[in-house]
Amino acid sequence: MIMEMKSSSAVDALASLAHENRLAIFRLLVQAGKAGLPAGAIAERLGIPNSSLSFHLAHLNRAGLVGQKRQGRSLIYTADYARMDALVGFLMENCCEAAACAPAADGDVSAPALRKGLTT
Amino acid sequence: MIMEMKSSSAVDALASLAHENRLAIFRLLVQAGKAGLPAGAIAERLGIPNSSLSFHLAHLNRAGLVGQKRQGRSLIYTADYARMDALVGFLMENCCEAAACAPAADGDVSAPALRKGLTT
DNA sequence: AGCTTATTTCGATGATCATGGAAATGAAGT
DNA sequence: ACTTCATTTCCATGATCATCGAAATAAGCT
Repeated sequence: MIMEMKSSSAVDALASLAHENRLAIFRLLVQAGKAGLPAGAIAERLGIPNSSLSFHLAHLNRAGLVGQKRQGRSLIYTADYARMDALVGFLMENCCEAAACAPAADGDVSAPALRKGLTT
Repeated sequence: MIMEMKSSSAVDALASLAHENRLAIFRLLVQAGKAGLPAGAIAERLGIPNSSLSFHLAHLNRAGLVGQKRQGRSLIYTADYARMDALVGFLMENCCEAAACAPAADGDVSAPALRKGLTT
């Protein structure tokens, strides 16, 4: 079962993604998979000063979008996919109760397909 | 085909959703379907003063998440599902290139399913 | 034209957020 | 205990954002 989400925690998650650097960090972690990446590697890959990076990682972590685990002297960060799914599910909750919602062209995979994939 | 998205426009979209009132507005419009809702109905349903609502609707509109059309003397707002899909697709782009990304429990529909549904 | 209703713009105020260097903390290893 | 390396906290500054009443705009109706 997918975790329920309160509106305020969805706002926190969205706010944490609504920043150029944090979005880049999150996407990098999504691509890195469950192995994740140490803070230092992220700083180097994205060219962000350590103190700023730490601030942003803490932000994403507080919002629940990234996890943290220690390995040797490094802190490894990972994207939290379940949380991401919960967020998207929350956004699309009760999609189109009134009518069909796909103004999409044929062949497009749009909101209805998305909802099906996530909430069933 | 799903629209490509630049990082900066994804940030705009996320920032526009990262606010309690705007998130409520967007979700209400998602539920309203393609018929949408006039500004006045939104204000009444959510108890937001007109001037504030107008500010938030403009914000969402600038970010491309809601559309606007006139009908009589009312302005009807609608959620843009395609834009939403593009945003989610952008977040999950190249998900887990390094390894499997589902730490999810059996039965959960997680990121990999999401990606499949969106990008193929 | 004049009236009514729906919605937006203006504007000032208070609040929150991002930055990055320098110093502090934490964990290993010798 | 000491050194080293990785990361975080502190702090002051500048910048951006949210609020909502009142006035302005825009559209339709008679």
